Amino acid sequence: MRLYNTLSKSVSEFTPLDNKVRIYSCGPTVYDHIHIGNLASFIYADTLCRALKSAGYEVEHVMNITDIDDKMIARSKEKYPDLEPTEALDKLAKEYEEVFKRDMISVGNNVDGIKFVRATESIESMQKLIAKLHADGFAYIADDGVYFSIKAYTDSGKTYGQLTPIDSSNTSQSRIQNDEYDKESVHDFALWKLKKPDEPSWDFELDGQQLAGRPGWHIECSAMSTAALGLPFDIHTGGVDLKFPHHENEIAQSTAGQEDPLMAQLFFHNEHVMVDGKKMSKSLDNFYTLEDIKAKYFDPLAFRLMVLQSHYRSQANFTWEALEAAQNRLVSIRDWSDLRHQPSAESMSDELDELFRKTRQQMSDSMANDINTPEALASLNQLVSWMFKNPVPGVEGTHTDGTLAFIDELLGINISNRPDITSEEKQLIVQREAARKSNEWDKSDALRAQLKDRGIEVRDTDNGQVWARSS
RNA sequence: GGCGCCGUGGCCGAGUGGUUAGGCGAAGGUCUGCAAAACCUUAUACGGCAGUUCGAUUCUGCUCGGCGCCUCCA
Repeated sequence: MRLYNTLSKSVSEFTPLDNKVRIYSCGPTVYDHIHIGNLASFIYADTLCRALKSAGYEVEHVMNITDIDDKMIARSKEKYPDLEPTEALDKLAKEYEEVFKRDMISVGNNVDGIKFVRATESIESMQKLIAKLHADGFAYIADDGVYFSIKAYTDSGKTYGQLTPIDSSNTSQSRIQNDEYDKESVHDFALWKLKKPDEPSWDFELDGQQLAGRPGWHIECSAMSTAALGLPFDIHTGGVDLKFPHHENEIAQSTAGQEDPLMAQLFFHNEHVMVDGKKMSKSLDNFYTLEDIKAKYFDPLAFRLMVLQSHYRSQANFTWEALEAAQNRLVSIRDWSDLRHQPSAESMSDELDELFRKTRQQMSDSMANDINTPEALASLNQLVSWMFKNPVPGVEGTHTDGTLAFIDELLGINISNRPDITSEEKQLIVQREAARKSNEWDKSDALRAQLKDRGIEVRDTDNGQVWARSS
C-alpha cells in the first residue's frame, strides 16, 4: 500500500510498525451538527481503514470526541442556561454525539470499527501528561493556565514544524498584541486553562498549586492517542487545516522528553470540500450539514459517492448539480447490483467471471495507490456498463455476492445487502410475462401499474423483464 | 507579506511524454404494443506564452487566473 505522508511530503510504501495498523483520527467537537466538510474528512479516514483492511491488515481505529472547549461551554450556556455548567455541558455533548454518530452511519462510515474516546473521560491522562511535561521542563505555569514551551522543546534538540515549516518572522505583529493569553512566546500554547466563573472545571494540583480548570484542545489528542494506541502509532488523520497548529502541537506534546521524535509514522491529511468553489463559511451562506442534503431528498450515500469521486488530497467541489450526478450514478450502481435478483438471471459465464475478477483487482490496485477512489470507481463503472451493454440480464452466484461484498467493504456504498423483491412480486412479473406472450396488453399494463405502486419499475428487454426500485 | 496547491470538454473529476479514464448532462439515431430503459453515434479537453523533445495535456521557465494555510476550523 502506497500512501502520501505529510511528514515526508511524498508517496511511499506504507508498512505498519506492528502487526496491526493503529490509526488515530481527530474527531468532532460535539456542540452542533457537524458540517459536510467534517463528514467528508471522516469518509476519507473511513475509506483509508477500508483500504488497509482490504489489503489484509488488521486496523485499530481510535477517534476522539471533543466534548469540552470554548464552543462547547458557550453553546451549553446558551442552550441550557438554567442548568449547572457541568450538567449543561454534559447534556449538550450527549445530544450531539448521538447526532454525530447518526450522521456517520448515514454516510456509510463504519462506526462499529471505531473506538471513540471522550475528552471529559480522559482528563486524568491529560493531567498526567501535563504534569510530566512540567516536571521535564517543557511546561510552565502562567496566570491563566499552563503553557507548553516551544523554546524548551527546540532546545532539547527536537524540531517544531515537522509538518509545516514554521517561520516566526511571518507571524503578524497584530496577533501578538491581540493575544489575550499570558504566554512567554508567540507559539506557546495552552495545555490547561484555569477556570473562569460559571465554567465546568476539574481539580488539578500541579507543583503544589491548585489549578482547577479544563484541558486545552491540543493536549486531548496527545493524551488520548498515546493512551489508546501507544507511541509512536501508525497513522494520524485529519483535515489539512489541522496540520498547523493542532498536529504540530500534538507532536511536540507527545514527543517532548521522548527519545523518538515521532508521534505517528504517517500523517494523512485530506483537502477541504469547497462549496461552489469557495471555502464553506456561514458568511457566504454555503455552510451545509447532512440535514440540508436530506431535506432535498438526496441519499446520504450519494454524498459519500460524491466525496469518493474526488481524490482525498485534492479539493473537492460540492455543488447541488454534482450531488445530483452522484445520486444518479449511485442509482445506476444499485440497479446493477439488483441484476442478480432478476427472475431471468443466469449463472456466471467464464467471461463474466474473469471480468469480475479483473475489476476487483483493478479496484484493489487503485486503492493501494494512495487511495485513488476516483480511479476505483471508474473500474467499477466499466464493469457496470459492460453488464448493461451485453445481453446478460442478470447473474447469480456466489461470485457476484462476493464481488458486491468486496465493493462494499472497500467503498461502503451498501449495495451488497439490497433485498430481493418478494415472491409475490416475482409472481406478478411472471404473470405479466404470460400476459405479454398472449398479447393481453391491458392486463400486462395493469400488472405493471400494480408493481409500480409497490415501488418497482419493470422494463422489457430482449432478455425478458428487468425490474428496478423506483425510489 | 510568508508557505503551499491547483487550472482538463456544459458540470463533476482521474490520469499519462506518443494509445478511450470515468460519472452526470446535451443532440441525433436504433430498438419498441405502450412505457421505460438500454445501446449506437456526435459535439465540446487538457488557462496563456516560450523552451526541452522525433513527439507535451503530461517535463522546465515565465505569465494570467482560482484556492488553501499562516488565527478557532475537517
